[in-house]
Amino acid sequence: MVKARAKNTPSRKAAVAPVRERILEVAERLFAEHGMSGVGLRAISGEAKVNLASIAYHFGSKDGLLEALFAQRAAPIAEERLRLLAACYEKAKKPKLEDILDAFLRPALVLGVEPRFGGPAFVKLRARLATEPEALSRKILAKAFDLSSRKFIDAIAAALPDLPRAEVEWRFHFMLGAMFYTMADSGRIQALTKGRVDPGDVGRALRHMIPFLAAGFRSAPVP
Amino acid sequence: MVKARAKNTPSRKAAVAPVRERILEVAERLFAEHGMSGVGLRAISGEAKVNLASIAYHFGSKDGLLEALFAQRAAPIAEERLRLLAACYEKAKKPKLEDILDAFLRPALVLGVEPRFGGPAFVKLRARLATEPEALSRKILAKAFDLSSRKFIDAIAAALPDLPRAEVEWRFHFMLGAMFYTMADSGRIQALTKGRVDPGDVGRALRHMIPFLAAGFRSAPVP
DNA sequence: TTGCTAAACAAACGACTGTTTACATCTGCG
DNA sequence: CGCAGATGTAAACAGTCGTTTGTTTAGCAA
Repeated sequence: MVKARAKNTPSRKAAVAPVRERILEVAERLFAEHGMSGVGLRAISGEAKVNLASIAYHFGSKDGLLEALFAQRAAPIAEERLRLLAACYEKAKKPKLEDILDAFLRPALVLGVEPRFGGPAFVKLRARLATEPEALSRKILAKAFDLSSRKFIDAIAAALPDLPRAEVEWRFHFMLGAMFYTMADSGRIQALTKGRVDPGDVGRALRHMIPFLAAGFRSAPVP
Repeated sequence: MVKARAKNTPSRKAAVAPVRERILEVAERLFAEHGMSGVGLRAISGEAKVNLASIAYHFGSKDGLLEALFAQRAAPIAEERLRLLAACYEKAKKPKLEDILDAFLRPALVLGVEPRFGGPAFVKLRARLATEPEALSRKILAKAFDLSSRKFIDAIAAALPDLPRAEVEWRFHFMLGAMFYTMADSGRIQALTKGRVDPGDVGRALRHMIPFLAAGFRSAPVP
């Protein structure tokens, strides 16, 4: 069982080494649950059954681990978003607002239940980082999602030609809030409703979220 | 200079001791900026110019410090909310939805700029805790805001008699998201709009937020 | 004055932090 | 084979963590 039949690019750490993946997987979950500073490297190395020094070896530092995590997980989301947005414009010259919002929100939410995008913990981690003022978090999120966010602001503005740009941007901000809070799945609304409302049910969440946001977007701008 | 002319209730820590306040003030700011686990008690005691052991003496533990912080800061918000809601019902038998939303959102946002409610850092701290899955955070938030939240869900449902209860609850959840994200002031929307949109401007934020949410609340329920 | 107690203090507790070092092991290529 | 480079590992690094300890100060009551 010669499993080490890997690494065809001798340059640097291009191997499929399961160690890397195992670290990323565990780190994703623990970071999401306890926050960056709430988890020690020993907890990660322990649970991933990996030597402590391996983390520094593969990722350089704890921050490097977070950056690598995002570099791997975030790109597919941003790409899927742009792909779905392009699909909107293929189907109609002026896509419906609801379809644009769907293209933006769906990739962010469904990857929690579609394992092909990675562990379901990433969506929580992202929501968590979104409310952190730490410089590193902001830099990472900006790098991963600025481009797709800008394109969607443009697309929404084009779908609502009578709405001032600033109004579109404010409402985009509110949409981000609703999205992140749904992603965070804080348990708050479950507690308030005895479990009747569950943000973890992403299909249902999207079905309620998109009409709600679309109505908000379409309302008259503030004077 | 006998400044220690305090403490008339010999029971327990009823003195006005500025130490307690200084600790709370600093902890509020540092917790908001770096998160619970991102700040050490030494950083707090150092910046508050207080002995390290004083924190344990006054608050029992680090968790106790957070609980004390919320016990002091959160109550005024919840009370102000209910006060404003009651004022709505005094002015009109069936208050406008916008007024209800204003009564809910305004106390949460303005206390960042009205020092009578405490330091402006508390609003960020609250937003941060809202996305944390830690059991302690959830317990603290629930204890502080469950009652007022339920009352507002009822009030919104009464203002929108045609909307199914579950739909109201979903939309309340989305409102919480928009509110918390505005409170967190993550800098994301500023970066995306070159500073044109600034959630830190709470007056403007409310002016854009309430019509947006009201339109969402009033839209037809999902089939 | 003598107790009593809240408050403040320095110092230390053991455990844990991220990172680095030095050394072992394994791999594929010349 | 032999050696270079990638990978894995144990141990130690210098700090920081939250908490506890024992002691001292200060003000009030009897």
